[in-house]
Amino acid sequence: MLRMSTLLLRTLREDPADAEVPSHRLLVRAGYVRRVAPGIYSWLPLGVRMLQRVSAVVREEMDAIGAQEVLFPALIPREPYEATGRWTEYGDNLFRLQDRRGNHYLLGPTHEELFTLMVKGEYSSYKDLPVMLYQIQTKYRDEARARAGILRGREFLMKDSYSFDLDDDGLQRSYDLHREAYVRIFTRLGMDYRIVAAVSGAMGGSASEEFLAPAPTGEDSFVSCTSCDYAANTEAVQLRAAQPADPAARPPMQVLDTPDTPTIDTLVAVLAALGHHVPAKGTLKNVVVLLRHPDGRLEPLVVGIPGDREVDLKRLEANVSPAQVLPFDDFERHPELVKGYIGPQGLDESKIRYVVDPLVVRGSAWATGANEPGRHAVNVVLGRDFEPEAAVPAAEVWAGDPCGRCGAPLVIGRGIEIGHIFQLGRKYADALGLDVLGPDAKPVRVTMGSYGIGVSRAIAAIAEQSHDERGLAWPRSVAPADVHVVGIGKGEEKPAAERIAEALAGQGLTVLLDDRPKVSPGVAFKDAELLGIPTWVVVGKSLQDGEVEVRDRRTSGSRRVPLDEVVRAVVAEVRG
RNA sequence: CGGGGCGUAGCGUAGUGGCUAGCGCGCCUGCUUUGGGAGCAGGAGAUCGGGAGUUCGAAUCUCCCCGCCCCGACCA
Repeated sequence: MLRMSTLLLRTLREDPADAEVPSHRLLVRAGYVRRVAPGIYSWLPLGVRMLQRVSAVVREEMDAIGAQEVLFPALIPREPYEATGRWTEYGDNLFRLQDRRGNHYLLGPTHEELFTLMVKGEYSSYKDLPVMLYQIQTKYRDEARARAGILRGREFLMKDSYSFDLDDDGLQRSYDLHREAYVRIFTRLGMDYRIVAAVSGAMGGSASEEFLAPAPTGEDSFVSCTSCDYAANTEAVQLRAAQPADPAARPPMQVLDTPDTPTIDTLVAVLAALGHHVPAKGTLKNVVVLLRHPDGRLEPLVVGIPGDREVDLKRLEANVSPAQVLPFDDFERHPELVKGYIGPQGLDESKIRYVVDPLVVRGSAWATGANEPGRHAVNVVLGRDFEPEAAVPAAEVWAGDPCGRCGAPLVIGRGIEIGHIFQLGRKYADALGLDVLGPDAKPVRVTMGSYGIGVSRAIAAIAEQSHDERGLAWPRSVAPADVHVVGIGKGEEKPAAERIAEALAGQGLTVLLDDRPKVSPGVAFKDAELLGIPTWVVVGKSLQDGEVEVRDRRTSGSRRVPLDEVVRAVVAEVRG
């Protein structure tokens, strides 16, 4: 039983000034967490109970698919991360430190390396596989901008697991097991969530899906189809593109004088005046960005997209990963890039790389820059007048764009990434030499999957989805207590509340009892609503009729129950 | 990295050169009150983010630093 008279809990009447999003505001106000430093939070007793309850659900479901729990240090020497290249690849997001002897360490952002090395160290036979390992552990990422309280912190609690298999079929089985376990976990946590296709990254190239909790405060945007069940992170969306055409069937390319047309709008107007009625979406906009490769090398990249769209930098970056995308403004050092008049034709003769968004298809004709100031070209045809190096999704995605699978309009929503499952393949096994001996006594390179759930973030995501203007309203499976008992009055009410609380605790329920002396009814009610325990029992003036009230936090419904039936009624409700 | 806003008690805030830095919440003591953030009385709690400067006098003006919050990062 949790007694509010002694519980380390102080609720705030007013919103903290630095909190913007609902989960941050309410978790602080209701006394679940306190900020220690940017992106770093302490958890008070009620918050800790929630971490434990969410962790317990995760553990049960991970154990149920045969995964084994281990625990690695958060403080890790540099060498394994050096071996996989992530010491540099992770960039500034890695917390690095040195010991007194000057040796380099990091605080683990994820633990692929150590899991791989553990399997390598302990196992050496195909008979040992498959194996799935997981841990629930504090992770560290030096976020450029920690924000939104618990949603994006620099320290957070995460379940990460890894599967080790002999072949692709085995990996697929491990992946599917995790996917099913995640479905059970998020369902049990009472969350609204979507499974969306994610970007697999440049090198892995295998399957990856994210579990997103729809919420207006989410940082990820995703599309879902209004007709079929396709859903994808915006970064990973495949749109239905136009049919390729025969490049030779187009009218010849023509270069026109188009002075003072630095933007798409001005270009469309000037072309119309010249008799070429090209809509904005028929122009080809060529955006220059700067790629920073993991080895630090910088390289300009030109991306062609339809002129009515903007470049979605996050989407582009996800599709050129592990390179980073930076703004490009060094036109002086690249005279071949004529600012405002860049065209793809002839660009391939310079050493500058050119790619297009998949919306730009073979045989399509475009109005675009002519690579000289004040001039544009029309009927510039892909496959005849220029040849991009690759198609890289980079254009922003719009609501109503056609689904890549069925062509129906897509809708766009925002969500919080609460889980990610990923077929890693052999990247880490290659880097760290993870082999087992096969039945033929020859070494077999192991293939891996990695799977994450943000435990602390899940609590914030649930708060985003489960609150109202009065406070939090937790699902039963994660609430810090099963029932909140309040006694109102100066007669028999409080002793009666105490007895009911004892009886409920005796039935195995976790009871939060408001036994604070001298709290007014208003305070007790406001706090109960703020804290968000799903069921509460009010022992008040109806006690003289031998009844108490049982209330539901979510529906605000209330019913009177005879004193001698309270325990049974509440137990039924909680277990129901 | 760029732009904007901000830093005064545990929380929310007032105070633009002049008396002992004010108020609300919370906290402590006493009395009253007990179905929707109670009332009265008395109290504790602040190096005004830090440093330097200007001034007879600085929370207030100047400079530097630190920190926080929000937005942005490409327009070809």
